[in-house]
Amino acid sequence: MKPTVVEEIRAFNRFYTGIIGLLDQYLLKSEFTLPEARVLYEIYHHDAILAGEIIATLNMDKGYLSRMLDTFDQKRLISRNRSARDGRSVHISLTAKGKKEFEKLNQASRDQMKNMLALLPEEDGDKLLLHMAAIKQILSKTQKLI
Amino acid sequence: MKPTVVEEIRAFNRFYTGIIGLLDQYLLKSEFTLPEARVLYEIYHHDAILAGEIIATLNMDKGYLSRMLDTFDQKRLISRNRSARDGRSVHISLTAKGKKEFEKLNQASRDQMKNMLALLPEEDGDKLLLHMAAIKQILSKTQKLI
DNA sequence: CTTTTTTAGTTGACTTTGTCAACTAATTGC
DNA sequence: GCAATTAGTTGACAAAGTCAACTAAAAAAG
Repeated sequence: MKPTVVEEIRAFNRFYTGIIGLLDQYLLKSEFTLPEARVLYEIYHHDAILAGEIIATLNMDKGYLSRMLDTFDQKRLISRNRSARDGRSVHISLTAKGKKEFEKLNQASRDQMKNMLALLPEEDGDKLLLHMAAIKQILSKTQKLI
Repeated sequence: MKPTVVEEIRAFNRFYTGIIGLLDQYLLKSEFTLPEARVLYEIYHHDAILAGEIIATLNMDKGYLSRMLDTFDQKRLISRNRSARDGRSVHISLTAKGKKEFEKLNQASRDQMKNMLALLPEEDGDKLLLHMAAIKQILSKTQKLI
């Protein structure tokens, strides 16, 4: 692989780290921290998800998650249920309150992105989409192998 | 802007957050933490950079940076010099030792990327490059406006 | 079976990362 | 020359992440 390719991809990573940082920064004036938001996202989209699945998906420390779930529990955002099939595992679901709060957060994030995209000509959005899809497709092949 | 565009871009952000996380994770078994590496990068590429420039570029708290520079100083990785033109500002440079250590870190990061790309067919690297350049170009327009 | 080993999650102790506000010293604007 | 601003430092603290020891359950080995 040509050195330029390596360098350019690293440059893109730095650039995109900045973009994501900006987006996160403004979003997370909310009542949730960034990792909290990511965990809520996973639970919302996979009802009765196992703690271990969140850990694997988000590459997260299990102790850290366990404590985060405690605080969600205290706030009545989630319910935890021992698996009937495997008494070591815990299924996690959002309560009605948890769903509502996540949806609020999610909408704020969506609005933010919409505002950002509104600064661009319409066709740029579509272009972004295509380029991102292509990158995602290529990198998916490597992801498990890094 | 179509809702799909918004959702897809957010999906890409989640995906790419994961990629960057993986890369960082394996790289930073080094002696530097991630923000330290980013700061060293800036100093390496902009000799005699001002603290304020690093703060602006990396969107970083000045207190946090100030302390980080202290530890670099203790390790003799950088030198700090008051600006002659503005006695409040400090110019930061890498010492020979600092350059050497950064280069080591940089090479490790480069190697990691090379290994990752080696998993892909040659043409995928070039494709990635093009898509990334396009995204960078489009998003650069918005960056200051988020 | 029942003993060992592995696995899922919890808990404790700690480090790193990041934030905020008060402060010092220098500079700029009036 | 004085008030307001600015660059960076310091103190105090909160958020994020790591690591290892531990508990309880399940799976594997005998």
